[in-house]
Amino acid sequence: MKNKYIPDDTIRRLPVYLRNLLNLKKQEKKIASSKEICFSLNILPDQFRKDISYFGTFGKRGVGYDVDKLIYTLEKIIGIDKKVKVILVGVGRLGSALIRYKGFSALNIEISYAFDNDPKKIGKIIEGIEVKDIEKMEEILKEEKILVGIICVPANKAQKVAEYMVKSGIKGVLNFAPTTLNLPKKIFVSYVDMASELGSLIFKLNNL
Amino acid sequence: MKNKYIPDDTIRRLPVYLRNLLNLKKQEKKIASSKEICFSLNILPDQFRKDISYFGTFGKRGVGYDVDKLIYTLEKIIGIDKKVKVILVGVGRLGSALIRYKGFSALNIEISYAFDNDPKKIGKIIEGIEVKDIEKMEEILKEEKILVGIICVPANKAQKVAEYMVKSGIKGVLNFAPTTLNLPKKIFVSYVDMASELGSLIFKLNNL
DNA sequence: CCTTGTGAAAACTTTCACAGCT
DNA sequence: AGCTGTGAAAGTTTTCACAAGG
Repeated sequence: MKNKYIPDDTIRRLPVYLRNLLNLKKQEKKIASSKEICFSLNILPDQFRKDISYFGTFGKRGVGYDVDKLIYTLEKIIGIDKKVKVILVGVGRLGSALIRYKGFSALNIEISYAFDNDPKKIGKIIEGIEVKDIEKMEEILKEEKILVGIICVPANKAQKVAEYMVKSGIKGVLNFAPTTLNLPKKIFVSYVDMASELGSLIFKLNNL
Repeated sequence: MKNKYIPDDTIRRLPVYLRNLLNLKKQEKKIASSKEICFSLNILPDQFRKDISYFGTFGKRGVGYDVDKLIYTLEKIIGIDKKVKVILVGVGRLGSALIRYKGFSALNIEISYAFDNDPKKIGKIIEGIEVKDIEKMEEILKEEKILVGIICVPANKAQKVAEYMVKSGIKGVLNFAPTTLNLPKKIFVSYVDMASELGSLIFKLNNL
């Protein structure tokens, strides 16, 4: 089950399953079938069972899945069973909004450091985090091992910031800037491309 | 070429190609090959040619593509050759950041109305847009035909807001709330799920 | 000799369907 | 009887490879 090839779409569904399971737990559900886990997610129960089967067998035939156990299992699989610290660069409007975004903490993810190069922003406290000079990144990451960085700078500065992150020890980048990054291929890069998303939606509206 | 089945991933690449072509145009490039169009995008030229071939033939063999013409073609295909107006609901930190987000205007997309139900926010002007009472949505959309809505409210309110949007005439929804929406299937829904994206990235870091 | 456009092959993902356990 | 786990089939997307045109 480990080292087997895992489809990218499977990976992207894991946090979605987890979020729904946390909801089920809040509703005091102890046992849930694949059908219940997928209810309202627009994912077939078969897909969930296939997805989870890449990692082992966690259900009971004829019964379903233990909600608490599956939550723990998914957190463990994703790697968020303990708090995960990340950094953010670019404390503009979007960056500030992300620092305070509750969706991250629900998945045990915390933005621990925020950086900018604008003297007007450096030193400001946002949601309990002091905005630091971007020049200090490498030094800070030498002290504390953090592997993930979020980029919220304008598109024309994103590549340079990304390279500096990699130089500072970052291994995974979530890029909100509307541009493609070119980094060593051992570095994982994900994109949140809000304008393209909206563009695709408009296309579908017009054509499908 | 029309009515042929078009892969979803093709659709999601169209705005990316367009953005790169706009960059090439800014660099005064008149003709570009598929290789140049894909340079630094991490997309193979073959993929671009296949993608664009769903819509017709726009290049010259042995030469390449006329940059201006291809920009116009892509804008036309996506449906953003004229300004597209959209609405946004939920003027919290993320919603406010989106109202001011430059990435949308680069694709000819404009957030024309912003709504909230919080009396403290209603009436505020953000980037030249007055925040309106959400109750006014249906009335406003009766006057002006707008097809796309952006949801930036908390997860537990997203479904209700989405249903109200559909009732008001919205046909496509971009959902930033970390929850799945259940709407009539003629309605197009896209998701920007920032926390899941970060979760998937952390998974890859730990496992691949 | 360069680059496009496109069938065909390869690769990948989802859905099916059913054996197996409770 | 009910639900999981999983090979096999179906469906989809990407990559290949090459004919055709500048």
